[in-house]
Amino acid sequence: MEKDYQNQARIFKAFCDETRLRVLEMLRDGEKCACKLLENLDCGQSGLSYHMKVLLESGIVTSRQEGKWTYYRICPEGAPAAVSLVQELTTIASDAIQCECCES
Amino acid sequence: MEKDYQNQARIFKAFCDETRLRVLEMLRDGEKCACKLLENLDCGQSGLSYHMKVLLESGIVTSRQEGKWTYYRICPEGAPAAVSLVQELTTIASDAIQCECCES
DNA sequence: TTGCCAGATTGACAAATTTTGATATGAGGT
DNA sequence: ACCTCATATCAAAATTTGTCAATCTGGCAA
Repeated sequence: MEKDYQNQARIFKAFCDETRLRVLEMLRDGEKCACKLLENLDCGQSGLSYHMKVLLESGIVTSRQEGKWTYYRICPEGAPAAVSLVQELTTIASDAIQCECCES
Repeated sequence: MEKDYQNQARIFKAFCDETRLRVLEMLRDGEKCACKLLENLDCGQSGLSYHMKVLLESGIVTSRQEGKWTYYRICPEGAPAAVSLVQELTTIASDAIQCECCES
């Protein structure tokens, strides 16, 4: 079973850009449509669209169409999954041992 | 109080690259020296050095010198801090409301 | 159908990140 | 002091990301 590093990396890309962090901050207050997000950001329409795509691909955010509007919100499944993943990635194994490769 | 988005982003850069994810995976099993890490990676010595710097700057990893060797391990303070941060960044506010900007 | 509006997509460019190879630094050992 | 080994640093090239402007698409209403 090969680990899918690219896939894990994709999740965290969500948090690696100022615009996306600002979007997440806004979405914490509830679902927002693209135009509302755009109002409070310093980027163009296509720029927002690009960042929302990255957020969707990370699984941290989901979207929903309503007529010609798109509403975004923090994904109730993806977000906790990301939390567990960082936890997993940074938890030291209980049977962790010292590196013994460079004895003098 | 301006949010330090760049600082938050720097933390998650640690998880956005395959080589760094591999390193973290190895460090979960305990402290390792650079040469040991290098053995199991597909990158050059200077490349590893670069990635370790990114990991150190994220606060997820710390290092220690011993003679001419450098030992790396998951940082017992930084790692849980990252977990809390993702949690914080993705938790929907209790008083979250629907976006009311696009009523038809 | 036509026209308009919200967003998505595309392509060109700029900026940031990653890789690579060469060189520098600094700890030991002789 | 000199040599060697482990790792860091630097600079150039390669790759990836992000931005911007223009264009496309799909929903709605007239």
